[in-house]
Amino acid sequence: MPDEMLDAVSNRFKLLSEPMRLKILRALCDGERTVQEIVNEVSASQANISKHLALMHDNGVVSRRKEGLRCYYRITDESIVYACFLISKSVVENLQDRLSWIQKVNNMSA
Amino acid sequence: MPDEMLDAVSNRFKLLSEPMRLKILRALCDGERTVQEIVNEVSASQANISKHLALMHDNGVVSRRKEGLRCYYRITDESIVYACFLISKSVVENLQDRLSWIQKVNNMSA
DNA sequence: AGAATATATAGTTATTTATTCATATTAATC
DNA sequence: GATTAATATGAATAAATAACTATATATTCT
Repeated sequence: MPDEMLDAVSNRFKLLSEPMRLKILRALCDGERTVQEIVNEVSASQANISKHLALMHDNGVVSRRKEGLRCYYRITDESIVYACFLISKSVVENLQDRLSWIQKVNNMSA
Repeated sequence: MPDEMLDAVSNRFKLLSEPMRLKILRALCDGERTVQEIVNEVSASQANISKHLALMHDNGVVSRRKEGLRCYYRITDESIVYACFLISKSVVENLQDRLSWIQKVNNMSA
């Protein structure tokens, strides 16, 4: 994989590296939501949510549809959700490995 | 998924959100490498590479094995590589979508 | 022991960016 | 047209961190 591609990939990872944005994506998992609905579900300021949504929209992670005053956001590509799932699985396994290691050490000293 | 888990996941994404670290992981894709080998393959200072490796090691992304003066690093869990692949696929598709959109607009104005 | 090599760490700087507050824009209602 | 509601944006601030320089810590060899 060439360097420019790595930059693009790292950029995408960076988008997913903020807890607030992951919370927003979690709120969008079941389908589209208005900004206000997201603000309510995630507890954060409207300005903050709006900026995160704008950033994710600029990067194509999220799509939007305006309807009167409301703006409905949705996840553009479900594969992102799957990637989150993969990573979380990896993180959990990682934690479990370390935990079992600690327990092994504890048993040795007991 | 609870908030604490989201924090852990975002932290893992953050690790993958630096081009330099992705380059290091790319260098480790074919198997373990010494720090020097990585420094040579990725062009960066030894101190820089060492810090990135330490960070990834602290987070369990990478494992190490000392042999005399050398220290061999390797990817702990291959699923990370797969996640990178997934994300890159998503990024590429995204770019293609936008490109075709732009071309459509160009054709309309032509 | 001392020199040489491989790797790690401390301190510093510069840059990025998440958040907040205030305000602007856009659309609906009276 | 004025008012209200939903969302977006600009400026300012604070926190995180990547990269650099210099130095420290092993480890091997003579």
